[in-house]
Amino acid sequence: MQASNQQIAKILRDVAAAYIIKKTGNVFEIRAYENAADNIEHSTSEIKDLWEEGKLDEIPGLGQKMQGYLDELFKTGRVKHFNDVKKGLKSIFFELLDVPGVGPKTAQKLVKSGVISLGDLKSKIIKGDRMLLPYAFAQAQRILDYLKKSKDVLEVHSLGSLRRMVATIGDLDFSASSKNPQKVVDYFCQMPGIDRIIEKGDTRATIILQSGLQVDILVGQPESYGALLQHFTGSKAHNIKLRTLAQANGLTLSEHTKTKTEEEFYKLLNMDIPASEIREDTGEIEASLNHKLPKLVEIGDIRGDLHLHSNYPIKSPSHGPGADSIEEIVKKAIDLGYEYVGISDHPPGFTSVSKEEIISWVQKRAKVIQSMNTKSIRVLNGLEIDILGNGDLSVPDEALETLDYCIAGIHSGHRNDITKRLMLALQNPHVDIVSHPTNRLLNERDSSEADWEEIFKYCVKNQKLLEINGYPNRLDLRDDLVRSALEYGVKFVINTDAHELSQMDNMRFGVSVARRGWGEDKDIVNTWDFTNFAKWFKIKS
DNA sequence: GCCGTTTTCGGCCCGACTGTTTTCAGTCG
Repeated sequence: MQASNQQIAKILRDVAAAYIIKKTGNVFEIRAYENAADNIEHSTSEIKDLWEEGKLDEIPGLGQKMQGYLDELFKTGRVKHFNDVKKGLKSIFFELLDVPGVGPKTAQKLVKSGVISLGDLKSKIIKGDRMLLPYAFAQAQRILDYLKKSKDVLEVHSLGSLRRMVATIGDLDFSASSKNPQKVVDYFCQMPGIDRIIEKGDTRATIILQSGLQVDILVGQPESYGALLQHFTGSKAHNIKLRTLAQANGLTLSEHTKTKTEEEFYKLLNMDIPASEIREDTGEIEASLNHKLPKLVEIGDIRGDLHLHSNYPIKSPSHGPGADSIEEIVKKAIDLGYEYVGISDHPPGFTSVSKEEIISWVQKRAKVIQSMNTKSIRVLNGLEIDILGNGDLSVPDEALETLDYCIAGIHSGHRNDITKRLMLALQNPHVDIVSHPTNRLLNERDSSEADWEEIFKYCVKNQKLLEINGYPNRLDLRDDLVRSALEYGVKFVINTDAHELSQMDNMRFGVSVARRGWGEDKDIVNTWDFTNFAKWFKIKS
């Protein structure tokens, strides 16, 4: 059977809800189902794939019994035990659980009263795409600007998944420090553009903007603002682990714990403070306790951008060219403080342009790029070429060997033979980098499936790089795959894939992906000074 | 039902807001 993580999570939550209504099973057993559902929903691997590979153990909260149920589910499409537990409950009961604010008890009450029709139910379920990270940033900035204008606000921050720099954001979370929390909540609820107020209390509120965006605020006193920041940054799993740990040490931690800073909060547990990007309960708590946190790469470490598209003239471009000239791109790179910058246009389409024409186009363009070099920046000659359906490249070797570096990427046939094609492309000695390796487009196209382990091993052995692409709807290689790749020793380059000058500022989002993958500067070749960088690419200086 | 540096038995995160059952259960993050 086909089953997404979300569908499986829903199946487990339904069982938990049935237990609650039938008053069978204890509260902790129910919590175990909900916990398993949470972990499955947040897993970056497909549970079905893990099951096929016998790796269900990788998901926390799945014990022997739960794994047995999932085994039955995938093999037969049903689980007898689940059906027994759910027996006697109407299907509308389970649909009602998807309505915000409706849990098992309320749903059962509504079913019994018989006043609910499926029609009004569906209209209450808000289900939109999640926001891309840069869009969420821009929205958050406007709200921050508004909140800062209140004289009652001492400090204000955007938290939640935005502060953790997750690739897509569901709602926006803010914290504020104030001596008069109630006044700040009132002020927040008067923000222009509000459609409705969902919840409003002494210290917190939830609103929906006319755009449909949900915004939460949590306000606290300055003396416990550190705990508030920590609490509302999450993730939920990270917080639960911390509080469980606190409990074992005879402490009770919450957003009210008297700590002015997050450092103080973590200090209570003798922990170093983990960067917000890695607070996902994937080992950062243990690393914090053992004082072994990674020193994550920072935006200031970046010394160049290698994936940039210019408007250099081209006959029959294979893909969309950039909007700005090479000269303008170089100037922007200097403004960004880069030591080197690489122009990587798409080559002419090989189906309509002869091999000889492609070679002479590459040669002519090389001279233009060469002429851009100045004392303040090194300008490099690259291309982003296609990996074709059979694994061949769209540009002949005679042209590739004249480049400083070559990026190869799949731009068609995103479902076919990915492993084989990537491996064939990597075997070409001129190919240095695989661009946007999984080819996902957020909210549009899922990651391609491939044998990443095989690809990672090959990259390490043969000095090949994977790209972390900072384009807003790519953020590819994904953070979780970055982390696994780093365990094999893979090196990366973080690029923006900018098609216009302003997109060169997206580097910070590429860096955040690397950080979420626990990447350090040593792992990212474009944090290296030009001497070391050039050595890797065998570029003559 | 899960899990392990006090434990293979005996625990399991914490607190705010809503609505109504005026003292708390249900839901959420």
